[in-house]
Amino acid sequence: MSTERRSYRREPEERRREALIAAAIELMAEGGPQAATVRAIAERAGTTPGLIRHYFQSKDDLTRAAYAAMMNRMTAESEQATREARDPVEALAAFVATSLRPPVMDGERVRLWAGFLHHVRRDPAMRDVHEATYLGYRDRLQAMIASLPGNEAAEVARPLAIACNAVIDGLWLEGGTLPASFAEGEVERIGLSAVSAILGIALPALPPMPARED
Amino acid sequence: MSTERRSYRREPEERRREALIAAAIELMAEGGPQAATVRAIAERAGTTPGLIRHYFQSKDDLTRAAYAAMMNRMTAESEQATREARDPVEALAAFVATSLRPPVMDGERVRLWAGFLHHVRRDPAMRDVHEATYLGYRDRLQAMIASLPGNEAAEVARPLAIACNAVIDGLWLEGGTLPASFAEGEVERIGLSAVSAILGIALPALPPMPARED
DNA sequence: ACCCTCATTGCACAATCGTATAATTGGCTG
DNA sequence: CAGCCAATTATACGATTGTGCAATGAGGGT
Repeated sequence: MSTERRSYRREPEERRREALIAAAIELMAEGGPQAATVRAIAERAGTTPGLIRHYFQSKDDLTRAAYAAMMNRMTAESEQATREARDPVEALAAFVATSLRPPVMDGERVRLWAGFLHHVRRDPAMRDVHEATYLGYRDRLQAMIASLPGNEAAEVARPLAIACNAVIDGLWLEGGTLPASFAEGEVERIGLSAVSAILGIALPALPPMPARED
Repeated sequence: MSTERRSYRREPEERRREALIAAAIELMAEGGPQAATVRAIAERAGTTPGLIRHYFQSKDDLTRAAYAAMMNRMTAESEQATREARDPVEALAAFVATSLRPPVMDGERVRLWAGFLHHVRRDPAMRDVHEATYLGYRDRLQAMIASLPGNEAAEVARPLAIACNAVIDGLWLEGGTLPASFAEGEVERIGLSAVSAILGIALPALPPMPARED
């Protein structure tokens, strides 16, 4: 007579936490902060709302964890891009190119990042993650630039790194939110030539690239 | 015995609409989309929630109007910046400089803009406003660039305009969200030199600038 | 000076939010 | 195989959300 309880599997804590975090990120990317409700997150993760409070002290706590996970993933992806390169110029080109093509340059990612902005402002822990991630990006960019002849001094490398980072971020933003306004590979090409102009060096053309016939 | 009704003034329709739109923008800038509830908006505008539905068919309708108002204001501000300039190089410098200092470069503005991103995705009308505004910015930038010697062809001016626009947007984003990471006037200086490098021309130093002692 | 109209208020409503907590049941332990 | 503990479900609760609608009074037209 009474509705029967749904069956379930016990999962290790880490796996559950990751599943809930992944669900929260997905929903936030698709529909913004308002779409990432505890019920929607639980359903997406294949569980029930109550479980969220078992693994996270509050929804804000889950939001914090989701933000940190997103930032860590983005950092890891861009690090991997430069890992295969041998000389700094090649690393620079790979860094720029991978930042300006999918899956990094993507509308859902831009909106996901944007959706966190107001949380970041309020939560000190999230603000620290934000600042550390941005400065981490910039410092790695600055290190690559400083290894080029004539740019050794920090007073020279710093503004160049800020400028190059801005080019990447700006193109990432526009290419992600308005993909129809650019031709295939155009954003990436413009990014490479802009960085070349700012640094006064020649950058090798895009290393790999999925094919596409015209 | 019963609580007495609050007194009120009748206002012309346009003034009421503007007041409600301004209140919605303020709240959205301060606390994100979740802070801009109908009750909070009404209170900020000095009225009551019911009145919102008298001037706007729904809250989404008010959100649409607020987005259009914000974009129009930003467009108008940047247009005014280039109006005083005589030659195109000076106009370009003014365009870059005003975009990278207050009140345009401001954390609340960046967060306000970011807060609209998910609404823009869903609402076709807002998407059109977004695209038209971005392309408007870019086209005016491209027109200024095309008036420089050697950049007359659109195939040359277009990628340069996209790159310069990206520099401005990226610096606007970073300078707005992490103001403590930059020295006074640094963002503006970097923007001008980056655009100079991309276009291969010399840009005049920042026209005016509020003083500040070290 | 009165009246009529509509801008404005006040309130009620269903839906949905995050949260708290009791009831169950999966799965390791002895 | 029995039993216990904690991972998980289910349900309830108060607060808040956008919205619908009737009552009201401000202020211009006559």
